[in-house]
Amino acid sequence: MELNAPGFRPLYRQVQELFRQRIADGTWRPGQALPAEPRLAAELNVSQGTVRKALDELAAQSILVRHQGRGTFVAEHTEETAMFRFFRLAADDGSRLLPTSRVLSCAVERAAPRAQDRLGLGQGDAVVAIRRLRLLADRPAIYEFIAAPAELFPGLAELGDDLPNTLYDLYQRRWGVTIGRAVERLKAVPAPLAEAEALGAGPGDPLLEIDRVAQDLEGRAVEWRVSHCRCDTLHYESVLE
Amino acid sequence: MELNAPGFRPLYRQVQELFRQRIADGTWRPGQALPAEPRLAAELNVSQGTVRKALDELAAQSILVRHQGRGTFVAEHTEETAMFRFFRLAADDGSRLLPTSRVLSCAVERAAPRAQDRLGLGQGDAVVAIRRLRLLADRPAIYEFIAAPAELFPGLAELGDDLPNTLYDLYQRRWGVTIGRAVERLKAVPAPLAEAEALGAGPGDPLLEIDRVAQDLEGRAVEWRVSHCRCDTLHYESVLE
DNA sequence: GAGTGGTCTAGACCACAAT
DNA sequence: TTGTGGTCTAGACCACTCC
Repeated sequence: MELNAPGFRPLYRQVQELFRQRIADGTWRPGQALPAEPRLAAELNVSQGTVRKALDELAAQSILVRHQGRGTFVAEHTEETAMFRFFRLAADDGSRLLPTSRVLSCAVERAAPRAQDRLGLGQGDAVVAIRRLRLLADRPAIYEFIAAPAELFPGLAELGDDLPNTLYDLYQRRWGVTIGRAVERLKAVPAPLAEAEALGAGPGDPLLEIDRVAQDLEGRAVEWRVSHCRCDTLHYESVLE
Repeated sequence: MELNAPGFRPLYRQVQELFRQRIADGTWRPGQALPAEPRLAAELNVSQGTVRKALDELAAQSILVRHQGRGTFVAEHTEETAMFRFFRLAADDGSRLLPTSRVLSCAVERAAPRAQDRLGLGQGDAVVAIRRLRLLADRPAIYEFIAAPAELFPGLAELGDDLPNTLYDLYQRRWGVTIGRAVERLKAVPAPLAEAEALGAGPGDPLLEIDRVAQDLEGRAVEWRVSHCRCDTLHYESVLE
């Protein structure tokens, strides 16, 4: 690995890119500890400060987690972290409850045009399509439709009722797909029939529609999810800084 | 200033806090250049690296802007920066148009209970209350209600029809109040009568409600804003990372 | 006690902007 | 040419964790 080649990019960025690859290709797995800074520096023939800058930036992006005295680890999804990072719905009193799930359907389908668009798929490609109802404090709150490329997640459709409550940690553990970023588009829409019935709302009642595309660490779209939420006692929280 | 007192906080955090104060109290004004790193380091008897770390973090928070070869500047709100940071509505085709505004009313009022709550005001406190309609591509898209403590913005209510399109840069230039953070709560709601009429929607039609509290650099709530948006061709974009 | 990341320093050289 | 921030290095000491 020639890191000292005339630098068209800063050295610490090249180091960062290398680390990113090692995580993406599974050399360093989620939860695993990285070699210590001095070892990495010696291996790559750069100073410890350069390694440190690369690691610090990856930690800021939640790709790594650093613990003083223990080491640097590849970040691992858990229900809690996924909840904090990717679930922005909260009760109006401010509390953040983890929703429970009831699976309505789970099967392999041909990707609809909109799914093809969101996931960058072709005409004949298949997706695992999941529909489920999510309850907050035992009340139906969210109707969720999920589509993910079947090729990426073999065996996902067969889980059926055994689908766990949170999927991102499953994607990571079972298929090595780590969600690193998600882009959401929100709208207020009249409740479609199926959603209204499942949620116990009237047809046409306002629902919050959340259209999310989730990307892996390399920026590839790996899941499309559309949620319809009752907003009686719920809201979506967004912090702008 | 005793920075070398036995460090209960890291040195660079103390330096950062000092810089933050200098911006908050107007020693360093928006748009103005800071002294160069070596000068700051000499003044505070710390190394340039420590100053650098403090400045880098402030730049990451958009409180400072750094330009190689030119210097470090206190960040200044403009229509463009405010648009990018604090306006998350976009057309469904992805374009980001700056909305125009038509002021409906602008006056000093006694703060309603909800406004008191959001802004941390007392019973008798007054707010400047602004209602305006915002157009995107010449179509009514957003009905906006704004409440800000009258004490903080003397003369704001008198602007009336002369209110500029974007307010955050005005707050900064005229009253030295810099918005550094905003927390938004989104809901889907049925259109209230006034909003429906102004927006050309039916009463009860779904609207996206955005309830925003904006804070200054020290975290004080300085503006409360409730927007109701038509979502036919619009959506709210949120990026989770 | 040994090993980890966190902080702080000092100094060199580079890229860029202004003059 | 001068001054700015950006990068890179080398080494010291501290705080924390684990054995």
